[in-house]
Amino acid sequence: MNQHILENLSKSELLREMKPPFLEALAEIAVEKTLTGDETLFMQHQEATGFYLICSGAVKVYRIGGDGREQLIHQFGAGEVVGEVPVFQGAAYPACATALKKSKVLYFARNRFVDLGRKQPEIFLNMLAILSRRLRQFVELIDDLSLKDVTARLAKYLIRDCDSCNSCVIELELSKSALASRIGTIPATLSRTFKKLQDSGAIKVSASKIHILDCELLANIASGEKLSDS
Amino acid sequence: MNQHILENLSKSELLREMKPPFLEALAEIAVEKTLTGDETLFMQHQEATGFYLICSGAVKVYRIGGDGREQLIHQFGAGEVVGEVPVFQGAAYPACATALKKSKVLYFARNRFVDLGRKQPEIFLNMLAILSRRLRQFVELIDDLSLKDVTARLAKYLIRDCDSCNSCVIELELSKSALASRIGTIPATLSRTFKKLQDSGAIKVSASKIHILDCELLANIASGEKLSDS
DNA sequence: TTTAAGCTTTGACTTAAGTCAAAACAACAG
DNA sequence: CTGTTGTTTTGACTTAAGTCAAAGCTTAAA
Repeated sequence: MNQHILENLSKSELLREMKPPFLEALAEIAVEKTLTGDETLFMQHQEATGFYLICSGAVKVYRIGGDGREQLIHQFGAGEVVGEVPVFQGAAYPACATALKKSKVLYFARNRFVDLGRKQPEIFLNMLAILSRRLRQFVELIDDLSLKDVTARLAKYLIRDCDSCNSCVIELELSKSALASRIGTIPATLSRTFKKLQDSGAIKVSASKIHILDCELLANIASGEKLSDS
Repeated sequence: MNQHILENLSKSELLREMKPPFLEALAEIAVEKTLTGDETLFMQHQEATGFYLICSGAVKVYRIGGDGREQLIHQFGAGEVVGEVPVFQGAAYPACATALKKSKVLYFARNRFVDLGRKQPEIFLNMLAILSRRLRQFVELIDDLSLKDVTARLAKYLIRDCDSCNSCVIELELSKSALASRIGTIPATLSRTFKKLQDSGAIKVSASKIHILDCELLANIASGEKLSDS
């Protein structure tokens, strides 16, 4: 019955990482809504009664200034969550949100969400785990963006979960363009960087499978060692 | 009685944002520990039984590879939290943590923390709010670092708290070199960027006083508008 | 099979911003 | 005032990485 909702949940970058039983519990309280273009999800100053996961379409979040002009803050697309901060905080929405085109969203009512957490605090715990892990990654990425070059960042990404496994194979779970933006660059550059790493002998790329040939070398590159062009 | 612990809690970048009653509840379950240099907080693969807030001192987090060599992941200092991700997740610590010098920490046992959340789910909710807000900010910063140039980042920094105040004066509270690293660049570049903004007519720089001459222009620059060299 | 719609890769070009080193400008102690 | 030390600014040079556009590859649909 909520198979369909479950599917949409697992498209969300954040929620997909939840343990399956909790994901199902969340699916139970989600309500699917279809928005026409220009339909408003919430207005600023209004009490935050629930948050939204965008399944398809796009939503703009904006503030209306004292002078009446609307200042765009951000646009959100499929898989992104909108309005959760004020909901968690029990505050008013700090901005407005309006669909930019026909969109499908899942609505999570604050009271149902809170009830769920009351019954199963592990759900909140699971979400805390996801958010804090993500936060960690971001702090690290911010450091790396200003201190390290693309080559080092890619090497670091590849080495992440492969501890000193010589010649293991990594199956990329992100598309190359998604990976590019994940490590803060663009597809074109990523492609060249893969080739650079391959030329250095550290890895071998076959489509979405990356063979780690020299883990130690890769680790050195990840920590900033420059590679000479031979 | 736990006044002292409370004080330490509010030194934490993250926890200080919690609502006071929840902060007190957290203080109740915290245990203060003093670590000698070289004392180990936890080892990798060990079940995660609790997390730590560092009050003073420093802690290194590192992994021991198959070959026995220790690979430093990160160093943490006062106000930072260590080990919370595996605790929230109910998993094993993915790395080891050892004090680098005499340090004071607050220890939060997993079971006491979970019990607390069971009794008062609002605490978890409050933490969720903090984490997701922080996540938002970081996403923004990451975007800015990869999409915006130094000029836009500086403009954004200057405009930060001055909403539509025409011709106001900002007194820089950071030294120029500190400001440079804050916005992810180096002093030399910052200096040239200040001049660029000044030439555009948006600001006027006199030592550490920045006069905002054209707030709207500055806002446009902050949101990415390129300025022509005249 | 052909067509179309997405990704990914390549090539040629541009540029923002980093490096390094020297000069200018403080600020302050002797 | 003069020398010392630290920060900020300039100049000349280099380079990593972005832009734009075209060409290859996949995958799935017609």
